[in-house]
Amino acid sequence: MPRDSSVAVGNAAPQTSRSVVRAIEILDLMMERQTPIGVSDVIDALGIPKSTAYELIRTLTERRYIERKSDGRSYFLGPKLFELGMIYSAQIDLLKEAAPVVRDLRDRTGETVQLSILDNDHMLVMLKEESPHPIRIISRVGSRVPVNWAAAARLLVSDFDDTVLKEMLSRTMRESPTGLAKMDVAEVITDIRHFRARGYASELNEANEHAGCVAAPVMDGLGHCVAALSVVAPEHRMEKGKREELIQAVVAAAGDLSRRIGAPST
Amino acid sequence: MPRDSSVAVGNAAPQTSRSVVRAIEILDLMMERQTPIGVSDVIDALGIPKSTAYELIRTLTERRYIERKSDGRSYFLGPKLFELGMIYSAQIDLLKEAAPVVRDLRDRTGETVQLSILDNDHMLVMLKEESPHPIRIISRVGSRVPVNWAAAARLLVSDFDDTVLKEMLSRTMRESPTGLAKMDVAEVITDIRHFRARGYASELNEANEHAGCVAAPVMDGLGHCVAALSVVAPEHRMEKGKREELIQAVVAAAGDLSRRIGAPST
DNA sequence: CACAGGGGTCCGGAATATCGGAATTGGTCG
DNA sequence: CGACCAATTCCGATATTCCGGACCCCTGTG
Repeated sequence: MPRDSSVAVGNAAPQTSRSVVRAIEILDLMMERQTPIGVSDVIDALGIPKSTAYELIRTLTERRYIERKSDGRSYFLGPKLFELGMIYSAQIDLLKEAAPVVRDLRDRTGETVQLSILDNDHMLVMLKEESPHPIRIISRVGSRVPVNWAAAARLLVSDFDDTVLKEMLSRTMRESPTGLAKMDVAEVITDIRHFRARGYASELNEANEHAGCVAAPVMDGLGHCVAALSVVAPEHRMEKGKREELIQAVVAAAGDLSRRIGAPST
Repeated sequence: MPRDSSVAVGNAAPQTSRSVVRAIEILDLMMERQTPIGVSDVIDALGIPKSTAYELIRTLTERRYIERKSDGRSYFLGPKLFELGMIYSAQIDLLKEAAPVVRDLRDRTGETVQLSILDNDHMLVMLKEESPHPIRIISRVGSRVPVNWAAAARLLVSDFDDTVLKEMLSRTMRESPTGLAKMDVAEVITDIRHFRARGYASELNEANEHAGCVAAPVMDGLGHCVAALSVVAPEHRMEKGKREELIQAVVAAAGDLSRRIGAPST
């Protein structure tokens, strides 16, 4: 195939290195499965020829991007990825400022606190401090969730205009595990505008049953929302007065963080 | 080149996917530089032809393994690596058990505590809880240090026999930033045997000036050292009685952790 | 306004990574 | 021990990716 010959059908791959894509697909597969996989899994999940699969896996193994598990016949993500991931996160200077703020807010509220950023068209959880209470945690650091699953995510996308949002949402919205997340584009957009205008976002029983969340936007110097702080708590600790307290606390903490990263201190 | 033709010079690459290796080298380069780099940096650091470099970078960018920074002309490690890294670490079930132990030991001692594992032939820091005191931290989570830089690392390699150690050490030992780390293979091996027999490792002023470290091994059911807990503190908080306290605390915590992951509770 | 320089894309020929299948190894079970 | 199945490596032909260089575009500058 001479690059993008003749008929030029609408395929969206102008020039992309095949084996790199396949290597990445192998990592993606491991990410989905969340458990070690064998070479033959790779072969028939991705349709790569046997010998090629072995070659790719060898290359990745040599560089420690994947590692052979002790059973000798399965592979999983390797330590090099952990190293790289940590360097990525260290590079985000927002995180340096945010770490103490997140801890502090956790201590102040006694609830689980998360800091998330926008990664392309999903929300990515970057930091978390857990509540001392024995409650369920909604998500893991490093997890990536669709916009319609989280209140904080609504804030993160609030800088986009309706056209972009419509396209993005219709492409990325998914049913939440509990089936309670909103699935209507217009409705979600209403949320987004409302939350942004109000200065905080909240949600109850949508992402997880019997749990709620309040979130506030972290703004940079230009007024863009670069991150969101959220507090997650079980239903019974989100009632009346308690809820107001939490809202006030996240908003204050997010404002504090915004100022630290250069927002005007209005 | 027909694979490993003719003369068979001693190069150790039997069959390896070129573009994947190059993609990895790009990530490695970013890891070294620790700062966003431009395409031309890549081109002349790695000697890749221009068009190929662009192709690789595009592929990596599309998959979010790297991201274009806001200046539009430089790239750095992307969020996908963070996701993958977090999945890697979540998969290590040792870490699930270790997290509370590390926190607890930090609270009990008031000093910075780290949990490290062996990654091939280096020590990899997997968890850290910082001391509330305003002291310098030696290393970052995700950092990878040679065996001769850390007391904990000596424990991690203590299962290998002398032959293996000699080879590994002579290959991986490096001068520490402060120039105080031991650089003699035999001496380091003596440390390794000594520390293992004694049940804990310690070091003062070697890795960092005016700071010391005590570490204890975490063992699995077969008596192999699978991880090491270490406490890092400034010199003046490592004297006499205080030091004994710390040793007792790490040893106890490491023993606790060992039992949790299935070591006999002797 | 013309020019230089750097970032980025496009293209055809040529080197080479890929593919299918055969060969080899390794482990399991009767 | 020998037969069987799966996992893994080896190999030569060939389809593909890669290379070098021409080209484009933007910006700054003499």
